[in-house]
Amino acid sequence: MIDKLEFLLALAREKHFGRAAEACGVTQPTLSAGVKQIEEQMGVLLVRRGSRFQGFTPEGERVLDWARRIVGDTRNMREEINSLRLGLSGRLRIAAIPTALAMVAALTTPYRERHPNVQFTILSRTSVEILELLENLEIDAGITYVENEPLGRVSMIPLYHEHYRLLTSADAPLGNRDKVTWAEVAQVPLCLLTPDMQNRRIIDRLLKSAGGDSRPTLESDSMILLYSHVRTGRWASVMPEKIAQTLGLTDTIRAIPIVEPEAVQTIGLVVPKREPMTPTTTALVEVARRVAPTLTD
Amino acid sequence: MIDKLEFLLALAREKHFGRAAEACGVTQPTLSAGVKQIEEQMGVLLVRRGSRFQGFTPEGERVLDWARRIVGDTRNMREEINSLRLGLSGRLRIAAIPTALAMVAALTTPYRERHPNVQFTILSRTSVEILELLENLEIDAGITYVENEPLGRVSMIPLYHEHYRLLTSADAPLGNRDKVTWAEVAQVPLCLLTPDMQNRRIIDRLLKSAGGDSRPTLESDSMILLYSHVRTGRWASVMPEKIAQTLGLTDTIRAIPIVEPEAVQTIGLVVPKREPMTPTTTALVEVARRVAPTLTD
DNA sequence: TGGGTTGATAGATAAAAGCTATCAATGATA
DNA sequence: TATCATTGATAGCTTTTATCTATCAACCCA
Repeated sequence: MIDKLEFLLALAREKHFGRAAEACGVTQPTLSAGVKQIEEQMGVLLVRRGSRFQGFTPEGERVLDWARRIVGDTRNMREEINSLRLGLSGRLRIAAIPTALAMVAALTTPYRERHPNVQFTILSRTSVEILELLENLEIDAGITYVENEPLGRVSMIPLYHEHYRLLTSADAPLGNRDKVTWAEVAQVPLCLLTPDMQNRRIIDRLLKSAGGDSRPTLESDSMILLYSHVRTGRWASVMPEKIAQTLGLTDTIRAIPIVEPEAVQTIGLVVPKREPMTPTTTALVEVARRVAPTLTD
Repeated sequence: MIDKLEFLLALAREKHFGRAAEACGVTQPTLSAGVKQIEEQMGVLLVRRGSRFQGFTPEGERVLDWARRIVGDTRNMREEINSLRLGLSGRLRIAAIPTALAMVAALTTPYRERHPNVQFTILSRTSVEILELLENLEIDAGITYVENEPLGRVSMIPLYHEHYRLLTSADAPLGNRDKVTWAEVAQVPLCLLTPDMQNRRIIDRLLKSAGGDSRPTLESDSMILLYSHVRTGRWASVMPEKIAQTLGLTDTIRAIPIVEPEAVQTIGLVVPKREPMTPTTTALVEVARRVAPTLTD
């Protein structure tokens, strides 16, 4: 029964019988039969079909909601019992927005000191994707903007604030300044994240409200790529302070505070709101609460 | 998998492999194999055995806790989907303390007007048993004293207050009074509920604090039996006002308020604290909230 | 020590779940 | 409009799992 519910979850993720089957490690007919069996047990069609997957019926959506809960609880049970036997172990799956990637180590390092047998998988995702992954039980926790409304299904632990800096060569225009305004930044050709990233949308908004418009010369979904361009001395970017520090500032590359307005975004840990949480997630929340005061400025 | 978890729940209820198997509608070897299979999947012994059932290991207790949640959610899912198809239907299982039995009709009657396809099973149980039945998913709701600490796992909706009355023949001693004290009641031979009932323990406490002691001439777990004795005119009893009214007062039988102190107990509806509740339970809570103001005095 | 109780084990059988191969329906493309 | 690719359903077969009956070993109590 629980396996069949997992079929349903995979189908919701993949929106495709064949790929969902592959994700579950079974063949397509097996998955089809499993879905049909749940439908028979419930006495209602759950999936709208028509020679291809067309989404779920209203009843299907409700079943999906329950399935997420039931499957999630089953996994949590397994993990809790394993932890009782072996101490904290297993794999903690975390997704973070790119600008927060550098801060993840502030959580994983103290975590690992306490619980050396836990392994990590850390993904770089957009804030929207992170919430989806949490919903679909594909990650245990996310690190993202806490202003993204909590949806009621997740708990948020604030971690630190993003302060924006103009990253630029010292001998470029503005390169010798102690601080710059958003209006000034809007005049410079920039390397920024792609528009699907919330960070980019925040910066766009700030540039626009300062009277400029956002036409970055270069877009990427990788902070490394942006930074490597800045390092050439020929490009500039806008980045949160922390990640700029982590990537390292040289004599020639400066991170200049941007004011008017002094924009701040809060970044936090996001975990599914479900009691009880898995032991590994509980431990992560503990670490987050412990280190958060040391990160805030 | 879920079936196996049901085996475990049955075993926790029955504390006996054979009876648990019977309750699940399978043979004893099947249940034994099912339990063993979960133990293998978890990699831990869950049941302490030794030629007979000896309880659960600590890991077993944790698995039981999860199993209750998972099995409960699965049933709730089924019921919710059924309700979407057929409107509100199914069976609502309620257990009430004996002194509240007469008040159940105040819930079931308006409920049935709105949702005529829901059937009821109503059990008379002690307050302790009601909480156990709720834990074990054997009832959907209870009606009991709300002072019984909520345990965090249940929600309580206050319904009405129990006021105590001396039920006695008009020509018996005290029979002509407008009110009596607990100290006076303590002098009269009484028919009371058995000591496993909280109502009895409450009355015992009141009698004792008034300086009397509680040596009822007759004990029973049935309010009908108590009342039928009072009706003979030769016995007296202490009952909540509402049930006395329901059983009917004749010219010869009076219900006399008992004062010093004027004791009041709050009775309420108790449902599992789990979101979302089943549609039938949700409807019951709605009815309870609606009728409660009309019951309170 | 013997009878009754309890849960485990063995062996047989029935039920299910899964796979491969194939088909029908749909949609896109030339 | 004819052709081809995609997608999910279906059929038939095999393997695996679940369950039953019958029996056994351990234990308890008298």
